[in-house]
Amino acid sequence: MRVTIADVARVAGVSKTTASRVLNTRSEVDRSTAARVREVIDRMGYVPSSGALGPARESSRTIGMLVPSLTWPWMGEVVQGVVDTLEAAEFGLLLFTCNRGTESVERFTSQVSARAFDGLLVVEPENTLDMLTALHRKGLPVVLIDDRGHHPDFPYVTAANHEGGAAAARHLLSTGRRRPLVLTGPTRFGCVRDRLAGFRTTYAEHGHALDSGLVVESDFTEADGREAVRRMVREGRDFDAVFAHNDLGAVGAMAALRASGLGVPEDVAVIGFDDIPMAPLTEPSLTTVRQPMRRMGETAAGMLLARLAGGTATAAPVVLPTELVVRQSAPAAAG
Amino acid sequence: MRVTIADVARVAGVSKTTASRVLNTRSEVDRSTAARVREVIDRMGYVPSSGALGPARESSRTIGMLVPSLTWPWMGEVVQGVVDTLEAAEFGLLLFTCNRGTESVERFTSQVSARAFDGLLVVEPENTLDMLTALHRKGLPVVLIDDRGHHPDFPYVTAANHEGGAAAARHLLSTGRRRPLVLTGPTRFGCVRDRLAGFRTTYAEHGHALDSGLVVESDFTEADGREAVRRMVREGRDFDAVFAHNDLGAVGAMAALRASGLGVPEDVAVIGFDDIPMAPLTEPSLTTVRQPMRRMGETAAGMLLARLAGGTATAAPVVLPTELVVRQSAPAAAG
DNA sequence: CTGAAAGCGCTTACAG
DNA sequence: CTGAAAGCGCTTACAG
Repeated sequence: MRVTIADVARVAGVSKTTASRVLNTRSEVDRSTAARVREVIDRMGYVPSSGALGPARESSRTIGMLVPSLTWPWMGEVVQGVVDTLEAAEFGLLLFTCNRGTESVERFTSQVSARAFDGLLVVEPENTLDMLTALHRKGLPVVLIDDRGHHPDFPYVTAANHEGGAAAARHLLSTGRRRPLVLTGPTRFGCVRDRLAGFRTTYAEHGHALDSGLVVESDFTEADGREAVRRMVREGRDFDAVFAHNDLGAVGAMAALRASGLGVPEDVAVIGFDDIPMAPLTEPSLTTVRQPMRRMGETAAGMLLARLAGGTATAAPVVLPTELVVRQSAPAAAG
Repeated sequence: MRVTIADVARVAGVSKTTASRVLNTRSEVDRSTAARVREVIDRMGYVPSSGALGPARESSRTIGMLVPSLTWPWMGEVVQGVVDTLEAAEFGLLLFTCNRGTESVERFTSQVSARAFDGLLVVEPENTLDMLTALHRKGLPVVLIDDRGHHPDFPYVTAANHEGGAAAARHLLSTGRRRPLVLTGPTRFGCVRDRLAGFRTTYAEHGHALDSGLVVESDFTEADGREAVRRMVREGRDFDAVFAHNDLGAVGAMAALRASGLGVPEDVAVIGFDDIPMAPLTEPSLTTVRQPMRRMGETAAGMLLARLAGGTATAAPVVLPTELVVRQSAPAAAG
């Protein structure tokens, strides 16, 4: 039989009220009484039953997190950042992926209403915006990570995508690359549009308008990046660099270039975006724009926690800086 | 104000008892009554309060998962497999990493006792065995994934490590490699000892005892694998293949070989273990022994669920088959 | 098929 | 500083 607060009270010779008070470290308990109760608690190995906290409790001390997939190369870092921050604050993490269509979404929604968690962190899966908006309206605190679609209604943390694109452009320009091929991600994503805008603007400012035939949309997979570059080479397109909107796409691009007999970086320099764990391990190692994934997770968790602690409902968005990491696939200008 | 079962009952003109019964789809309710209650539930948007289920409920319909890190290259697959299985069974997943020493472990333990979850899946972090054993004794159902230390007390699911090692050996032998360098993982892990034993036995069976000077322990990181191979080359060791106990180590080995001017696979064939997402993307692509990580997660979750549903307490271990994936770094014998 | 009542483990006014 | 009592939202014998 599980030991309850009634058992503790009985053994310690106090009322449940008093036992409850020392449990919640209320000040109005006599020192020696408190000590005695605490001793009994330790001895009996008593632990409050979270389930039974029931009505009395306001908070589940748990937050939910909804992500499209756990197998994306950078997702582990984000979730690790979230878990670390939450554990330090003594919050648990309930993890969801909505990968089975409408049914998953409904199930997820009911968990929310059931108050299984106090707030929600989300890397937005496709087609969940309506649901998220509804939940948010109902009063569930929500923080978005990597604002994929530009939703001004939600507090969010994201990376400096525009500046990241600009940094990639400056780097390529500084090494004399005038005709970059841009391998974008799906353009419905806000981050993709920002990366492209930063890149395009910077090239334009230097007097080199982007060749629209050299801007191709891809889907963030390695296979599609490879195929797109292979096609461009076969069509005889003239380009001296590739700016891929994610590292996986850049890896695919490098494979296609290698297969076509083109040297990286001699013939074509390649820059990715993300700095996933494999980026430094490719051959040649990949120059890329680093997103601070773990910090994004930590920051988002921190914002949500602050909100739950009574912070303002509409926190300002946080834009974390990106950083150009120069490696072999697009080295710095010689000398 | 949140709508409670009392509200529903009042509006529907029935007792709380009856409302509760239709909620739990008990058979003893009149069809038309049930329909009316259900209509009210829908209209009012009623959802049971999980917290308030309190005493009455036996299960939290949540399981916990404890992992050492979320950023290991194969962890995403395992957790995804777990989440998929759990969501299909309408269970939630509470995720923990014990990465802050004793304090984390204690916090974790108290969550268990508080019945935040009904069972536990674990990829064993270092120094948690005592805690896990204690929890298990207290009646918490536990299933281990990737039995790292050989703990016969727990049900577990693992990959066929011994056979995987043997398969790697057979493949190298079939391509004429007689002097393999073995880059093991930490030998305190059961999986490492099994992989080595399978490899060693197979070589011995073919009349080629492993050179003990060519078996070196590494720590599963890319950097350490690289350094170990670099050192072996510099010392002038003679080997024509590398069998690394994980893919990251194999990637490091390939980098060291390349840096030493040795060709892969011409001079040295390389085989890894795991088949992480980057394995097919390396240059040359990595031949490896595939562990079915996602299926391991699914299987472990399934075992735990079965146990919770009243299955036997001591399920037999499940050993999932590994599969040799032949790519460029150790190609099949010509012809 | 249905409902009044008791109880789950805990907390919180309220009264001393 | 302490305790008896009420109540949180729900379920489950028990009785009709």
